[in-house]
Formats: sequence, C-alpha cells, structure tokens
Amino acid sequence: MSTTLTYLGRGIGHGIGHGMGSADDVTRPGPSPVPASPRGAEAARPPCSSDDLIELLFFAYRDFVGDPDRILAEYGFGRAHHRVLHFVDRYPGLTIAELLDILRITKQSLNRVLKDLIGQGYVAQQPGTSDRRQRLLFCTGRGAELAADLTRVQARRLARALTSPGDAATPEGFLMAMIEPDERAAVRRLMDRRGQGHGQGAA
Amino acid sequence: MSTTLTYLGRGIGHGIGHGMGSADDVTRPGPSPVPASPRGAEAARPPCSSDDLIELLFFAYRDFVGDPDRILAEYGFGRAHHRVLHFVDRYPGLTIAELLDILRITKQSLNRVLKDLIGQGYVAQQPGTSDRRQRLLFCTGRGAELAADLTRVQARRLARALTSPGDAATPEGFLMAMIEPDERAAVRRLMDRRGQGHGQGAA
DNA sequence: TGAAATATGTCAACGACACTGACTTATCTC
DNA sequence: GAGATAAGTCAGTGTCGTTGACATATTTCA
Repeated sequence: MSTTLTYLGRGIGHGIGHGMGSADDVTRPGPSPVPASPRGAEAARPPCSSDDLIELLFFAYRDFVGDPDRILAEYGFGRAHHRVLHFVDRYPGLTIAELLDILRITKQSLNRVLKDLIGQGYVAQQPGTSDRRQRLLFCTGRGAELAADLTRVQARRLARALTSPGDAATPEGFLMAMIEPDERAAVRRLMDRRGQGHGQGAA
Repeated sequence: MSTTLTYLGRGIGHGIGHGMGSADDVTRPGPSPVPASPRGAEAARPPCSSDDLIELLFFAYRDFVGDPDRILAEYGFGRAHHRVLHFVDRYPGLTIAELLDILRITKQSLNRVLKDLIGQGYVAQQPGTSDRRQRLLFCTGRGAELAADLTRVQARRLARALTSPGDAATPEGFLMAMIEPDERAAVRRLMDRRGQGHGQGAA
C-alpha cells in the first residue's frame, strides 16, 4: 500500500528466471479464481474472496500509516523513525540487538535514524548494567510525547473500525472501516468493477 | 515491515517544530494507556489494547508482504512492480490515470516500474478505444501467471489465519495467526514484557 | 592473562522507490 | 485553431533499505 502492499524496499537480485510463455498474448487465463471465501463466512451479501481481502488490506494499510506520516513530516522524520520510536517507547531498556531483531534491518540503517532521534533528544542511551557493552534505549519525555501522538491517531482509526456499526465483525467490514471515509466509495466503485466488461470509467 | 509499518518513503519537510520540553529526562510519562479494548471484546484472557493491535499489525503486515517479496526477488522485481501487476491483473483495461489514483504515486515513479513490466512482457498496453490518448493496461499470459503466484501465497496466509482454530474471531487472534508461525513465540515473548521491569533478556 | 567472541559504531558505495520541476507529444473538446 | 487533457521523459533529490570492511569496547573462556 502506498504504502501499498506496502512496501519497504528490499534487496533484490537480478535474474528473470521462470520466463516461459510468449509475451504478446494480451489475454487473461481466466484461472486464479482462488478458492473464494475461505471460511464459512459466506453468510451475507457479497462472498468476499481472499483476493478482495488482499486488496482491502492494501488500502487499509495505506491509510493506517498515512495518519502518522503526516505528523512525522512536521518533525522531519519518516517511517523508519516511527518504528524505532514506537518500540523504544513501548519497551524501555531495549538493546540495539533486540531492536535490530524486531525491525529486521541492518545496524547501519538503524543507526542512521537512531542518530537523528538521539541527536534531537527523543531517545536516550544508557550503558547496560550487567553488560556495559550494551546501550539500553529509552524515550525522553519529548520522545514519549511524540510516540503517544503517533499512537493516538492510529489507535483512533483502529477503535473506530472496531466499533463501526454492523459489519465490523467480518474481516472485509473491518478493513473497509479502516479506510479513510472519503475514499471508501472510490474503493467500492473500483472493486465493483470486477468481472464486468472493463468499464474504463472516470478518473 | 521490512515491510514494516510498511513502508513507503514519503516526502518530508524539515522543521523540528513542536519542540517544547527539555531533552534529558529519561522518564516515561506513564500516561498513554489509551482506552484499552475498545469494543466489548474483553471477554477472554488478556485485555488487548489498541496499542497491542498496532504492534501486531506491524508484525502481521511484515510477514504478509514478505511472502511475495521472495518470489519477486527471483524476477528482479520489487514491491512497486507487485502493486502495479496486481491492479492491472485485477482490473484489465485500467488507464494510467486510474492506476496513479489507486497507487498514489507520481507518474514518474509509476513509469519506472511500468517500463520494466512492459519491457519484459508482463504487461501490455493498448490505445483507448473512445479516447486514443489513453493507454489501457492489460496483463499478458506471463503477467497473469506471476500475479496469480503472488496472490496465491498471500491468499494462503490469509486463509490459514481466517480458519485458524479458536481465537481467529478476535482481531488480535487473527493478526497473531497472520504472523509467521516460527516467530509467534518471539512476538509473544516481547509483548509479555510490557509493564514488567525491563527484562533486557535474550536476543 | 591473553585470545576469541560479542555489542556497538562507522565509512563508503549502492539500489529501490518515492518526490519535485520542467518540458514534449498526442489527442480531444470547444 | 486554442486550450485542456493523457501520457511520456529528463534531471535532480531524499529516505531507507542493502553489502562490505573495519574500529572499539567489553565480556568470556581456555
């Protein structure tokens, strides 16, 4: 999700393996219907497929991370800073190694953002007590404040989606409720287009 | 999530506005308990807070996009290619403008990956019928195949999580089930650390 | 005690994927 | 024919991930 199925760049090789078919047939194999509705949840209206959920997850996640993004931008921070701040705030005394294990990034990447957060007084370090090689991480008051702000907007969206009327019980209802209200109509319009002759409508 | 709260880089200003407190107090304000368990879902065991869900969403999303990442790497593609391929596959005849609106990226960014996909025969273009300025996008057979492969792994994880025994009914149960099985224990161990004196344990 | 392992930090280079700004080319609309 | 619109492109930049190599404390162990 623009976030888009989100993405976070990944190391990527460079082999175009698996190529096997010709390349000019502009057709759709028609298969891939993927066993629709995995569970017995096909009670109500539209039988929501796994495919639909994947897509809704894309849109929901996009808006979910969009909230904090706006706040972070005011501070000159990015998502990487958010992640670090979040975990340090929630688990005070976290070591570098633990943080690396949680985030699954290299220490070079971590250090870049951690340096910003420490340099600007959002995070503080403290040598480990039993092992002085370690650097235990803590949020300063200012850091905890920012972390709380970021958590607040995400928790709000989550809470609204969980308490939304009616269909919050189904996965698709929950995900739709996570999407920014103004954009739900557009998403519904898009998804309704499935199967029908390509309507190539509006913009 | 490596993938992280996912990821997508964002344009960022550069003002450190809002600074207001001193910066050396290594304390935690203790507040931010955020109204735990929003809904009446506090039936069973641990009263899962919004904060916990935010964190679980991080881990779940990380693993959710990790599956396709591995496949994409074999083709020399990244997440940006995945997103384009996914939407073109699902909505054949999509125009550039529509795709830009869905992905929320600039046309320069879109063009970079679209050029790869078209050049390697995964996507084909076709001038619009009513408006020949448009370029309608379609997957080739090869493109549809790759899209199906990518959807398959994500749908599988989703289906497993939705049909997982017991707690798949609660949001936290569902999210935990979305996490790679091997890593659930580590996540539980981490989250159990909340509140308790910082255990700074293992790695 | 001294060698090896561990925890952290850092320099340098690079890749993926966003962004802005400016400009071109078709094509459609009025 | 003028102006708007759909798309493509060149050039530069920024965030955040990567690899590889190396430096520095500190702990552990033979």
